[in-house]
Amino acid sequence: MSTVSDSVSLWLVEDNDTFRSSLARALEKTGGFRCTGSHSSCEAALAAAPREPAPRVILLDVGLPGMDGIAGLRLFRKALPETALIILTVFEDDDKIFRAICAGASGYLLKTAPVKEIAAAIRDTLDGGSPMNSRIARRVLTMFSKLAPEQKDYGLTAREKEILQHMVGGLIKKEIADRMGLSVHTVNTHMRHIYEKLHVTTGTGAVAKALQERLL
Amino acid sequence: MSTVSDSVSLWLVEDNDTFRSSLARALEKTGGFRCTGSHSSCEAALAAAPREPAPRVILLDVGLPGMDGIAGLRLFRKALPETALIILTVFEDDDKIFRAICAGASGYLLKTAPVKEIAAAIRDTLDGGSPMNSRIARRVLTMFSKLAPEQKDYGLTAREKEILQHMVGGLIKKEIADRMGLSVHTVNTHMRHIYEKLHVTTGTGAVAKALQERLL
DNA sequence: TGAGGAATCGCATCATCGTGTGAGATGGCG
DNA sequence: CGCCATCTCACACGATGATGCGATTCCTCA
Repeated sequence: MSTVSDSVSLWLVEDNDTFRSSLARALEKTGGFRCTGSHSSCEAALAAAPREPAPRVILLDVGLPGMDGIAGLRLFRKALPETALIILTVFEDDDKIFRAICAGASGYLLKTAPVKEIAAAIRDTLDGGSPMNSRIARRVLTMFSKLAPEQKDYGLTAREKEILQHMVGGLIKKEIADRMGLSVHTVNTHMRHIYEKLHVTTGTGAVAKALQERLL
Repeated sequence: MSTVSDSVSLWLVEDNDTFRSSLARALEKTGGFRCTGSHSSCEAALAAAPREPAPRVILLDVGLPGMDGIAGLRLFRKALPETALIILTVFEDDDKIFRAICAGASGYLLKTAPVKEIAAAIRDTLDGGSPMNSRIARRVLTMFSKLAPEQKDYGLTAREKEILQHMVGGLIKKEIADRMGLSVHTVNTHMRHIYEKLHVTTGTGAVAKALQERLL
C-alpha cells in the first residue's frame, strides 16, 4: 500500500473520448490517481512519451483505430520500460488475450468493470500483481493447459535429466563430460539409458521429445 | 448471481484441522455455503467421493501429506467431473502453479486471503470465472510470455523449414531423404544451411533452437 | 545379507554426421 | 542479359555418435 500514499500518475489510451474523460475524472476523484495523459491513439501517446514524464501506469485499449493496441503495447514497453501496462477493453477473445499477454501486458480488465475495481487493479499492479477479470483468467488457464499437456514420466533419473538438459543446450558428449567433470564414457552410458527410456535412437530425437513433452 | 440463491455445496481438503474447520464455519456463516465434506487428505476425500453426493466445489490444498495435491487434482477431475476445483494453498512457486493449472484447476487462491475473498472466488468460479490471486496471476502471465516468445526470423527457406521439421520428428538424414524423395546429399546440403543460419553445429542444437524459439 | 538400481569408467566397431569442395538447374530481379 | 538465391546432387575424410559387452563402486530396500 506504500505505493498508493503519493498519488499515482497514469495515462489513458482509448479512442472513446467520453469514456476516457469520465474514467479519468472518476479515477482522480475516487482513487487518488493523477491522470497526466489522455490520448485517443497509440501513435499520439507514443509521440508524447519522449517529452513528458513517464507515468507509472497506462490503461490501454486494444482495438484502437490506426495502430493495433497490441503492437502499441510492445512499443510502449520499449519507450517506457518502467511503466506498467494494463489492458482495458471490451474484447475477450482468446487471440487478443493471448497476444496481449505475450506482448507483456501486466493486467487485463474489461470495460464493464466498475471504477472501484479498476482503481484496485491499478494498485494491485503496482504491488507486483497482475489483476485479471476472472473470466479472462479462465481463458488464460484453459489456453495454458492446452499449451502444456500432461507430462509423462519416463523414469529418468536426476543425472539423466541433467545430461538431457545439456543436450538441449546444444552440447556434444565431450563438452557435457567436461562441464560435469565426468568421463565421456559415463556420459555415453547415461545417454544410452536416456535413449532407452525415451524410446529414441538419436540425440536429436531425445532433445525433440524432451522439449515437446516438457520433460525438464 | 443466480447460482448463489440456493446454497452451494463444497468440500474442503486440507491437512490443517484448525484452519479447515474454521474456514468451513466462516464460509457457512457468511457466504451461504454448505460444507458437506471435510477431509484431511486427498485419499480420504477420494474414498468418500463415490458414496456421497458430489459437491459443486472443492477447495484443495497442495502440499498435503501423502498424495500430492496436484496428483489428487487429476483424480478428482476423473471422479467428479462436474465439480470445480480451486487450489487454496500457501505455495506460490512457479512449478506448483504451473502444474496445478495444467492439471485443470479452475482457480488458485492463497490461504492468506480473507474469507470474504474466498467466498467471492467460489461464486466467481461457479459463474465461469477463474479467480486468481493477482500475484499468482502475475506469475502465470510471466510464464505464459516465456512459453511464447517473439519468434525471430533466421531467414530459413521453406525447404529448410520442412527439413527442420523432420529433424524435430526425430528422423535421420537418410529417412528424411526418403520421405521427401531427395538424395541424402541434398538433405545434407540443406542441413548445413540450417546450421549456418541458426548458428549451430549439430542437429541436436538445431532442433533445440527450433523448438525453444518456435521456428516452426 | 544379498539383490538390484544408479552412477561411474573402459574398449571396440561400425554407422552417422559435419564439413570442405565442388557443380548443374531453375527462377526472379534489376 | 547477367547476378544471385534456391534447390538439387556428388565425393571424401575425419570427427562424432550409437551400441554391444564388459567392470567397479555405492546405496537402498527387502
